[in-house]
Amino acid sequence: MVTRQTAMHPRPIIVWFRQDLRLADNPALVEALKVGPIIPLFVLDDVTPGIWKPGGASRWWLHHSLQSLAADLVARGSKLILRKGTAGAVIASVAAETNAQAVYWNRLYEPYAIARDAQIKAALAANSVSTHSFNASLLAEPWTVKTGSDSPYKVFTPFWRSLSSRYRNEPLLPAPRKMRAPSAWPQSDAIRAWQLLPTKPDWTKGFASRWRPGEHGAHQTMVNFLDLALDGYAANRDRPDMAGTSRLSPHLHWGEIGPRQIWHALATSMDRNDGVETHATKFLTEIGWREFAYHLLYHFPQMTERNLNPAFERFPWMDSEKRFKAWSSGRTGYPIVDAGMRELWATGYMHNRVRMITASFLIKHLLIPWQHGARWFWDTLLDADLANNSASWQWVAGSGADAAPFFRIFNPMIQGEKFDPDGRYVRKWVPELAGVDTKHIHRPWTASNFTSLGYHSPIVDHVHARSQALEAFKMCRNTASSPGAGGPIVPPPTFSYRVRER
DNA sequence: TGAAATGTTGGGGCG
DNA sequence: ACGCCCCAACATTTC
Repeated sequence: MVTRQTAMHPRPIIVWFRQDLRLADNPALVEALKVGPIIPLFVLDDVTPGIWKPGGASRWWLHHSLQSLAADLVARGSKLILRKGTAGAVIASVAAETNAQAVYWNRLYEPYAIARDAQIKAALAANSVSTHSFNASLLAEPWTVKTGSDSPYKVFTPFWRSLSSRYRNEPLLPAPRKMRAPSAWPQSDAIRAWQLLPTKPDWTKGFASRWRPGEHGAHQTMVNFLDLALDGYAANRDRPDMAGTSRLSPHLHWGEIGPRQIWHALATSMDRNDGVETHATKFLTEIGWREFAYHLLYHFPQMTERNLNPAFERFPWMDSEKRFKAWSSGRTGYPIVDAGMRELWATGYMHNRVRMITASFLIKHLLIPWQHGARWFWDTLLDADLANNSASWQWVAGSGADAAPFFRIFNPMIQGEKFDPDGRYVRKWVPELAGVDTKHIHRPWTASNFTSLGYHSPIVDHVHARSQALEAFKMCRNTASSPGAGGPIVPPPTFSYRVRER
């Protein structure tokens, strides 16, 4: 389709929003606005082959985040166009409908997205529509961080040393105040029609009071963290009974705030406040782990399904639906594990320390493949993020890059006593145990009134499970390994995970 | 960003 | 005063 281009009707530019649902420090948006009127577009793509479509909890977040972004665009004289379908087909269609001259976007790093976007770029080029992509979600592009021997880092510390010493904290891009609108808007879906919110049952009732999706919520969360929790972060971050973490993860996943903005905020905080360096540095290290996860996923795209260490492809897993259900529904009989799984279900979130404990329990006490846990988290976490989720599960399993060794098996009683010393976290999420005294709270079966509590006995014995896991580990270690080399794909579970429809 | 088993050390009670 | 035992506290090693 060719239309005459005039000063009155310049050809618009499509700004394709994906996981960059913000106006501030958004390079694709800013660059597009320099060239012409823009058509902000979001595509709900559940159908491109290989796609990890947003899980149940993530869709709740997306619904609200899109509403927030749409309102912010309207306030600036623009509008958010919503379309559903295969992204390639939708983009081509909107470009044709609007006679767009170009499509601008910020890059994604998931393997399916990289492949899809490359195809879209080629298809648009064939129709004389140019494409321009930018970095909005990483401190450094994964292909720019290399070891001295020009290979990707496989160990976190040298990776982070290299990246952070090179990173320059440059000025951020301000949010545009006004946005040029096209002469006509293309059709848009109503967000309600996408049915991103669950109805029967609505299991998100506990979400809205705890979360505020959208760019404003992200900014407020950042400010709250700097004001209330940064001082003390290094120690308090490990305490699920305290508000010691940033809770920025879902905002980061959807790009309502980016790591450059976080770096900038912490650098400013360090300039203004004495004594926060160690805490700020510690927090930035966590941003570094996110960066490392993206780096790994880019260089080892198979890691969402396959063990990075191929020795684990021979691990003798036990595929027990009954045990998986006990874990996922918070009925293992180990208080800290059950508290975490119930917090996840009720709020769409789980404290990081408890994620490690629950993941270790699924993998090492129950011997269920980490991929199954990763799928559950993908569906239930508001901050579900393919890179972080895959890298973190492999880290706990011991199959990943720079991972915890498999024999590092968390003892759920000791972890509870160390990090929830008063049992406040457990009592909050496992009300059956509210009346148990602190001495017995993490091993309730030792309490004299245990049988009257209505709380189940442990589904596995810790000592036995531990030695069994170590036995199983012996069966697969010492295999010659190069990351990503051959071996069978872990078989799919023999049972399904229709999590949100119990 | 473990836990458990095993080894070492040193203070105190006691014959 | 001394050796012996106990054991807590810490250190090392093993999984």
